[in-house]
Amino acid sequence: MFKITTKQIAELANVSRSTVSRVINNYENVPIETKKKVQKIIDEYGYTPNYFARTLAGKNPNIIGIFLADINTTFSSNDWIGINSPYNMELISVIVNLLKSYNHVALVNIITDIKELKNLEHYFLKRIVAGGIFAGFPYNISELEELARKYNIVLIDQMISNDGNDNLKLVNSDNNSGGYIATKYLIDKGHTNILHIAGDNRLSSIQRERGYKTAMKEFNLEPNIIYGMYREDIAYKITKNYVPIHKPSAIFAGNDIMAIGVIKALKELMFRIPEDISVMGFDNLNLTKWFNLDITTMSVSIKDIGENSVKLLFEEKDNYSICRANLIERSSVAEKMK
Amino acid sequence: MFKITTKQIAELANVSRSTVSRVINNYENVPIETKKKVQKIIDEYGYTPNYFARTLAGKNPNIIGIFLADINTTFSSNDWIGINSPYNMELISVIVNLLKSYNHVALVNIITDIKELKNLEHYFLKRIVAGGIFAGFPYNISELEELARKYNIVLIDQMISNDGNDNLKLVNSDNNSGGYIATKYLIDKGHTNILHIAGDNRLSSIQRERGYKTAMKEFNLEPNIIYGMYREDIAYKITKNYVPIHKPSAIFAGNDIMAIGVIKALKELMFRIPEDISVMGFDNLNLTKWFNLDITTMSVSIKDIGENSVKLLFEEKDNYSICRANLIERSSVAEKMK
DNA sequence: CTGAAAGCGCTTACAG
DNA sequence: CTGAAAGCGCTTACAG
Repeated sequence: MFKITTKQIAELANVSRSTVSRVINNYENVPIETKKKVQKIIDEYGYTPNYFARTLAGKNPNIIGIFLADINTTFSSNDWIGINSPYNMELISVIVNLLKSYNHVALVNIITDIKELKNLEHYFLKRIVAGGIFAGFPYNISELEELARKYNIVLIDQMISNDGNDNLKLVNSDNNSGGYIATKYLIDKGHTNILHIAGDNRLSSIQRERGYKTAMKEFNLEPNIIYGMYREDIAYKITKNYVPIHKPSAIFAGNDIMAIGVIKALKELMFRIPEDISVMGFDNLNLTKWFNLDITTMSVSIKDIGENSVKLLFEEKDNYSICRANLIERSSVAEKMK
Repeated sequence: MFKITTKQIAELANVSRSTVSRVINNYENVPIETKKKVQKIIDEYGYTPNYFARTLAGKNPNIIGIFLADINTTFSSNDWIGINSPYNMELISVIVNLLKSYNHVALVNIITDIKELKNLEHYFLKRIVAGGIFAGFPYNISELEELARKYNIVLIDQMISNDGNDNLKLVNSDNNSGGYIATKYLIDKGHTNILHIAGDNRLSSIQRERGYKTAMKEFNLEPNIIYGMYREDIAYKITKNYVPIHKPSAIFAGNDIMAIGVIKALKELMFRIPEDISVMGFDNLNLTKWFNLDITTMSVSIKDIGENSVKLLFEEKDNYSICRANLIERSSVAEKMK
């Protein structure tokens, strides 16, 4: 393998560089004979076109930017794992692999300060990337929204009202219906006194909470909500304080990490799960199984999110996609005892 | 922000494009006056050079390729998290952030089949990337070694004997001394009957095992090794079967995931940790703390690995770096009772 | 110190 | 169907 250009391929094949280019780009108007002859030389020498030259000459770049926020807006604790969550890695992995089938590669950027957004425009303006996928950003960032309206950008879990007549591309998790399904499931099992330990002011949390409220209201049950900040230790404390007094028969934790704290506390309080009290999580963290914590939970497939993002990037027809959360029935929820 | 080129900057500043280029690239031979004048226009219009043009014209690309293997060589189980481990995300995060300070960005590739390595050369040959970092690959892949000898590539945890006179760039974890330190620590606590649950045939495992053996030998203790395949469930079974019969006073698990299985089994066997039996892990997984598992363990800082990789990529002087594992004292190890 | 010109390796109207 | 030529937006010897 060495450096070889269209010029040399052209000479070897006795055609012009134009024709070589046509073969490379699979244009219609070149006879099968010529095509074969040129392709043979290309294969023989293992020629691949120079990426920078073809992009400069006007071809679309085959790079997609993945922009992940690592901005600690909500927490200040040591529990903040931010960017290092397995979630992000799975997302990258899904996207990168899918991009392969579109002959694209991924440029990964990690944004630690919202101000950096201003310097990102050149990636799109100068066509360094053909498109972008943004994930993990706080809400109501006008710079982000502006960028997304101008270029080929997909926003993941960035709930902007999409009125349909703009070209914003959005991929969202359906946390709302997820919260509803989780709560309804508990109600169907006969539970009426259900505590919801919600997360914080992030939209995912607000929506899960809304789903909970909708379901409770539907069945004329009184909602009880306490905020656990998506933290294991806070959920633990809440459980310790709340449960002995109010005796709920089920707890719906806003995420699995809090469910872990809930379970820890319940065990210390000598409650059996699910016989004495049912626990519902959200997220389907795969690490819970390592600990024999068979938590019934809600799962939004990251694969779905990644796949929908890539599709939206390349396909014109849609510009919005919502990924439903599915109930994962395990053994932390049971029928309420009479 | 709109499309603007050197040509227009040149006109606006009343100089030639050559001079504009000299200012952009911070060349010496341009008087401060001219420099200021040109820079002002550049700032005013928010001009940034076209990346493809400057690379095509001979400038080094400012992209570094990160190539992560997602090749399931050892396992076939559902426990295989492969690429999705938090380890990889932390590595990417460290590298990307460090790259920023060198004005470089990261192109992330995930290799699912070793054959793909053959098609990777064009990244380097065509200078799409200025260098590469490879992690997670199996050993003795000749294609990888060949590539690494030809281009600016850093291999992470890819133990090739580096005889010093070639230009292979290697960053390794010191699993050997890590295994030794862990074992020595147990011995210093008075333990003599120490079981080592090793991983598999990966080098990290072999080296941790070697460190264990060295320490045991040094103190004339008999080594006992069983292979747990780095899996939680297997370590669990081993503990269940082995401990009641052979009554070790300490178990050194080859990684934290196995230590979790060990602890689960010990609890079921009604052993107290660390009063009855001490448990030592390896890796310092941050998730263990969520479960009140205060495992004493060994930690190789991923930050070190990432930082050393980036340094090796950009600096000429060194071509080898080894990252030591540090003892993280927590509460799963105690003095042996007399 | 500075500009005109060549060149990097492609693609694509244009003309035939 | 195919080639000559212009152009993408830079950088860099070269000459002055």
